[in-house]
Amino acid sequence: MSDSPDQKSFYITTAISYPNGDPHIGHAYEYIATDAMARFRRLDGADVFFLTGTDEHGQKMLQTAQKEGVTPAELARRNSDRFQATQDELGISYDRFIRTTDADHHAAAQALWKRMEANGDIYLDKYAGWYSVRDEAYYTEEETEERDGSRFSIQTNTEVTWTEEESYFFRLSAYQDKLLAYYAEHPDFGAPRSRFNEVIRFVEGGLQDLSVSRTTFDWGIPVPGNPKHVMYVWVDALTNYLTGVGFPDTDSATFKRFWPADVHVIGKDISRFHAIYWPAFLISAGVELPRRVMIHGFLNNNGEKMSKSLGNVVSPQDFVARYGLDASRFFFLREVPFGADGSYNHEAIVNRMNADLANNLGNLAQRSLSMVAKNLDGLVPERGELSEADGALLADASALLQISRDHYSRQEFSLALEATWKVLHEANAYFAEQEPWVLRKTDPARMATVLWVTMDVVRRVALLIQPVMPDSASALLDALGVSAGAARTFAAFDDEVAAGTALPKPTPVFPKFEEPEEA
RNA sequence: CGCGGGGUGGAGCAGUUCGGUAGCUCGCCGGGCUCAUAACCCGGAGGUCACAGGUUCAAAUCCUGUCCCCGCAACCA
Repeated sequence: MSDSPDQKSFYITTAISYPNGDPHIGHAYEYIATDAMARFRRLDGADVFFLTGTDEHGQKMLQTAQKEGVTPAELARRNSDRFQATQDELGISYDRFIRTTDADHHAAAQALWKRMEANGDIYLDKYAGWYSVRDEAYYTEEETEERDGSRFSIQTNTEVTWTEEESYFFRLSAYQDKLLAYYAEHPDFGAPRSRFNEVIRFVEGGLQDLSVSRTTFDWGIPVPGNPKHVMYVWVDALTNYLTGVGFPDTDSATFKRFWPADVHVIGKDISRFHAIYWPAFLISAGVELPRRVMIHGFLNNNGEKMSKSLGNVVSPQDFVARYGLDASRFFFLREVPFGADGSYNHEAIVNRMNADLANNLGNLAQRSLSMVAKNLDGLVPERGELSEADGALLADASALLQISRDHYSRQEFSLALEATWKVLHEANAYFAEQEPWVLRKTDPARMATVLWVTMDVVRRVALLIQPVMPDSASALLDALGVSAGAARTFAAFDDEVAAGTALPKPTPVFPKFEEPEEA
């Protein structure tokens, strides 16, 4: 992790989604957060590589395909396309959308496997347990019970039989100390701290070797040298982060530039895979470890867990159709402290849209810009000498860049936005106190300065919210006469818009949410 | 002794890692302004920070215990 703005490369990833269903709002949440991070670093001058995609192998995909009467490859292609389309609709600025069925990924996964094997960490043995043919799953002794001379899975009530399957194992047990040492040396490797602590405690409790191949189905990447086996889906899936930057060609320009990854953004359900298995695999393979695993929480629908059986799963499309893309993106990043579980409901969303976007920001822009339009011929005002109040407000606005950098480097989106909105509140108070509508008659030059100061605060805020609300920020910058391109990067944060620049007729950028007419 | 999350003014939340004036949004009451998207600004009421002990000059924050709520088959981030 580095807070330095001159760090030139930045590699960030989402988890790759398992496309045996449709994308829902939880997927969208992870995409949006990761996208905001990527956009922020791009605006701050970093060379960003943003990887996302789909994890298409494994038994469940196979089952779903069989149920639907299509081949797994067809299912994967179709559903993966849906995930990619969703990302496009959400404005996700990924650099590559990887699919684990991609040819280069097969090569990368097999290369990683061979490296781990060469290091002596992979061995062939038998995996034994209570297997339910019906569920196609193994259960532990405690998950089964004896009834009428047969054994059943307690959860699914299906008959299980003692089954032994040949399987390759990864010597995870050998990595306990190495992982714990690594965690100790890199206290920011896992975040938030509470979730990282869970991971550490798990490792301290001892690690067992991990079954890393299957012979019961063939929808996966063949194990090198033994095509009877396909790789366990997590070995396959995690490798995508390497594939994305050119592995196994570790001498390639992209690999040298972007690996190790700066941040893996994942959900709390898969922290174990990313914070334990993945670093162990990489140590074994002699590959550097990612710098940070950022674990986000889950979203609840009005406090209720999202589930298909409750019928409260919201699609990203529905969400965006109702509230708009930028407002949706803003809501999740502002409302939910990243890392914690969050909740959304209509009232909270409307509240954010109206209070934060329409009133605090939109109205501030509108009230200043319409005075410029009406009293200054729509030209960016000439700024006079700055008063103490001007300087104080501008200093607070100016400080927002570094504050945002600090928060973004820790994925604290809600805090970055909170700090930004605090300055907007100050700006509104400043505007009321300066009374430019009075100055219009008493001191037009001073009025021009007050309008200039206000506009400059709005400009800085608009620059900073580009990662969260790209379209709205762009509209706002248009209204402020900030030309596209370099003037919209963070390098131009302390530049000033040239006086005399002609501005378009101001129109509200953030309309209030109006309740649809009840029938 | 299964695991985890949580209990902070009317509602929803932040703050708890690294103890030190209890903060934000909405709502409510009063005032101001009229540039603006009936918006913006100022002030106010309202909280023994679940409970009980402990440590400390000082605890929402650290320690111990108790109570209560939520999630933990599958789908699923």
